Amino acid sequence: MTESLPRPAELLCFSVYAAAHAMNRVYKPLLERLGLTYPQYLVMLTLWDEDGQTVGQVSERLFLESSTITPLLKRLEAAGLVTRERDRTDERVVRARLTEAGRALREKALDIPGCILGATGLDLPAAVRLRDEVDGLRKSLERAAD
Amino acid sequence: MTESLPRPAELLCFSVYAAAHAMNRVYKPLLERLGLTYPQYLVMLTLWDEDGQTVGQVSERLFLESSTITPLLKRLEAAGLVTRERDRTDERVVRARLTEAGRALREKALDIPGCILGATGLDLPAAVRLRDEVDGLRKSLERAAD
DNA sequence: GACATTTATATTGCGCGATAAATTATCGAG
DNA sequence: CTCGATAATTTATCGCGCAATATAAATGTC
Repeated sequence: MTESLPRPAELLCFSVYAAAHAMNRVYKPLLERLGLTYPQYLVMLTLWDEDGQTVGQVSERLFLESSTITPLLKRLEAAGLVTRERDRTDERVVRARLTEAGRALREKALDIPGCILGATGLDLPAAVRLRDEVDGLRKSLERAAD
Repeated sequence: MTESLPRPAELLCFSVYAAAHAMNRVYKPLLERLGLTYPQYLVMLTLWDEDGQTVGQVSERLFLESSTITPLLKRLEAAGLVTRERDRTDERVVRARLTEAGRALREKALDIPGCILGATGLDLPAAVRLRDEVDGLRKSLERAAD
């Protein structure tokens, strides 16, 4: 007998994978005006929330390895949006700071969350609820990955 | 006054983005045994479901551009899992067919969906419900992206 | 029927993201 | 001071994803 395997469309993992792409496609034209990619936008949001964070803090907040964040920050540095310098009191640590241009860019980003919410077709409470549910999924997966 | 921007963790888009990564990390060790990446696994699932599909059909099912699928299929061809040949009756079209090794690999993949479901911490009905919800999100986003 | 235009399909060219593994450098405990 | 732990970078890989492009078929035009 032949045991069955699901089609991609039947899988939860695939719906998440496909939704992430769809999200990216909605973001793309919005972020192009800022000269940012989506991961770069996430880094900027992180720094707009709290400037001067270390590489480790940024990677922790975004659930990515520091070896992913370093090149991201370098591109943002090359774009003139952040600077990277070693912490004086602990020379192991590198802190990312917004430049004037980096702070200024914030204004141009203010309307993006509203645009995205509109694109989701959800009202705010529904979006928050779904976010928390997907976040719970991530937490379970992270526990399982260890 | 300073208008506010959310932290990444507050955003639905970020929960989806992070969940996709977490999913990938759970899949990775399982798929390594098959010598596949996650997108390659999706292509194989598609062909296991229906062999001999065209590049266009595969891309449509996975919501990706054909320019993403072509190199994916080439890698699977290089791995000896599929063949690619032009349709005789319509020379624009390329069809992907499983090799014997490609069909055989299916057996080794049978237990993966169960492993993943386990890692989600959800029971089947809950997983299906969440899948449909995330799928609805994707649909809304696709409508908005046009 | 021949030629041009539009439509459908797939491939090429390019850059970014993501990670693992190895390296460098610094800190803190004893 | 030494050694283990911590932090970030470098290295090395490489796959993905798409825009732009090329090719083939279908359709329209005279």
